Amino acid sequence: MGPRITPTAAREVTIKEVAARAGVSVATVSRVVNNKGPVARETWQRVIDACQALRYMPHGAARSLSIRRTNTVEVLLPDLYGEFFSEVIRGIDLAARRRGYLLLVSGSHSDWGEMAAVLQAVRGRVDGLLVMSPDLEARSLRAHLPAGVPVVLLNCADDSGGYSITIDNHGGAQVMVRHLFSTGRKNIAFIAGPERNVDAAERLRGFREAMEAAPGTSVRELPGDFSEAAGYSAIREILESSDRPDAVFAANDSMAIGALCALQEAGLRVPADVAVVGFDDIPIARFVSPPLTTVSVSISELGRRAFELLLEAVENPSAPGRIEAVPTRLVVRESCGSAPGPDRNQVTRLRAAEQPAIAPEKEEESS
Amino acid sequence: MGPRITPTAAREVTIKEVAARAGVSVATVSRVVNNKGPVARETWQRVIDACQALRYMPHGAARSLSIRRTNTVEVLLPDLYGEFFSEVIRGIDLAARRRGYLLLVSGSHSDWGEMAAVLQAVRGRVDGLLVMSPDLEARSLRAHLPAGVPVVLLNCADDSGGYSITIDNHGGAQVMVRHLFSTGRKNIAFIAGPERNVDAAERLRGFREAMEAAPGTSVRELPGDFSEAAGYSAIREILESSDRPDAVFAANDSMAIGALCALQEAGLRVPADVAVVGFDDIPIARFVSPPLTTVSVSISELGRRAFELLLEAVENPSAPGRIEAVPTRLVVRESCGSAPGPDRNQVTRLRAAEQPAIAPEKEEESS
DNA sequence: CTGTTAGCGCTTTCAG
DNA sequence: CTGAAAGCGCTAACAG
Repeated sequence: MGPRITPTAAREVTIKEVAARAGVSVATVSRVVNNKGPVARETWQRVIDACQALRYMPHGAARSLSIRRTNTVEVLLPDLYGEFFSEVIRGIDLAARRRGYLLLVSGSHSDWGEMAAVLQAVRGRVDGLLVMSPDLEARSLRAHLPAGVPVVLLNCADDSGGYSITIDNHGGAQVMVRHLFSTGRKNIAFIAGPERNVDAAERLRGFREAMEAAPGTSVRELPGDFSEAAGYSAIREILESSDRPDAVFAANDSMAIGALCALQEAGLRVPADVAVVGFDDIPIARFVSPPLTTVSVSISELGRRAFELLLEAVENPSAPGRIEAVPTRLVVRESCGSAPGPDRNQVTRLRAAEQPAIAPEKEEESS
Repeated sequence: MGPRITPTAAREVTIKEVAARAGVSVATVSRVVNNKGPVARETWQRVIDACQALRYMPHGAARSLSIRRTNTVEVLLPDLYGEFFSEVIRGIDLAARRRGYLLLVSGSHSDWGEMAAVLQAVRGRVDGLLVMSPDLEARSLRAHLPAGVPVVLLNCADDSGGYSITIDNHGGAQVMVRHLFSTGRKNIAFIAGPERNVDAAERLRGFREAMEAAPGTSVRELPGDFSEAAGYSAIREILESSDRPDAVFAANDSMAIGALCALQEAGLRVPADVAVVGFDDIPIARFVSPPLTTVSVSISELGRRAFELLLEAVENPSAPGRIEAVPTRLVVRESCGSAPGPDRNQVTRLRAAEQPAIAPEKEEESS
């Protein structure tokens, strides 16, 4: 019966109750909670006390409705499966947290209908959209996005000049091929990614161009879908044929790891018999054996930059839009034999990849 | 100047405008949009048309405020890094999507303050909380959670009888040890997880108990933190000492993979010289070489069940709460040598792990 | 069947 | 410096 509040008060406390307890109006409570507007020191203290006593927390939806701002962004990914997406989200989360934003995430499962459903559901819930849709068919994607909501596209085949961010897939693939050349490999098999995927297409293009530029080389292309299983089966197929490549370039690390697995299962030595290289530099790449030579993408950085770009778009809705590319970096580890050349740790764009706020990398690549 | 709507209408269209265009009241529009309440066929059609013409989408915050329901749940994880969390989120997302829920995700970075900040921010934004906080110190966690909001705890050292879900870590570890015995290993090194982590503690406990129960065995425990790097350094330490174990049991797969890497780097053969086994069965476990024997946890299933549990709590706020354990399953692959015994694919609890809605597993473990 | 109206919890002029 | 009141966009009685 004392003034003590029951600790498990099921009902949520509103600004009105705080006002009542502090003996002020709701306007004043609002002022101190958001500390804006002038409030007398003494009143201010009374309000603070009331808030604490009541364990008051502002109601998000109500606040959003009123100020027309949610401090939330939607992250729409094709899938939530695996280290790549995990890293992207982590990068976004890091940046968002710093700016006080919340993240609504969902995997669209590359399904057009599900994607539309999510897009439907988020109006009035988010200030902007981060959409990753590497499907080539998605050229018209922007047309289907809700109008008037800032959007940043990640890894999209973008057309219209909105905000958008991509990976330098083409350059990265070329650098990798040249590196393989420099270690003396000439007969290179490429395990491709999904046919309709932009990143995959660009990597393939980079591979082809670099190969064509070199005389006396031999090319082979296998289909794949970015999964470990695909890398695994690609190798099985290669092993059945007569001519064995001296290097395998997988369009992403997951497939490279699947390839590694199949190769070793078949009793082949990597890199002695055949080199294996990947693309992405997912966290686990340095911990497979042999450690994987790959094109490092700084995936979390991709996420971080995408978020910053979105914020720019949110705060500046009339801006023309901007397209950024995050650079890639060749990372030489053991899976491709040692490189005598000078081209390791080569950056493919002007700017060096900034390190993410948190560097998960405990081991340094051999320099 | 025609009746055509400008396609890039920046301003958002409200229910009022739809009502005006359809020549009805907002109430009627609301009725058809949520299709509840009686509406004449003809009116209904007019409203539908108006909605489409205007590309109307209901405003989430306004709706939530009114119906006191957000159809959103918060997922608070210690971190967003790596395949484990990625899988948990995927499992939750799958279930949430099916029920029409949105997911607010954030990584707390095990930081108490950040966690509180997020918890603050979500009132009025979510219907419930999914909190994973494996830190042992978090016993009192529940006390700090916002009152009156349904919560399901994942992998927590739970005390008070709320809703909560855990992994059968203890049982899984015991089964694994017995399996190692059955392949003739006696001298087993255990790479532990973070000291204050519940899962890690339970796995360690299971390991110890199983070891103590067996005569003539030799135990060794190394510290670790669930990262690949930790597994790697644990092995380096082992290699410096004189007696070499014939098996290494890492408290999770990431460390097992790090261990694999260090072992092979040192020229040791797995499993010929030393067996390596892990815990979790993250997707990549079957694609390292040799493929990793591990305790499979069906991580996405953990997420799925957690979500279902939360829904139960949301729809039934006065329920007493319930604690579930998801079973584990021994998965024998090559990293521990072949097992002659009958105990492969052993389920540690009564119920077999139901398969997740989407089975990412392309390859079957040897039976 | 359909319209009016009173909120949902908070912010923000505008007066005092 | 503080309070009253008008919304924010939508839903839900309650009348008609």
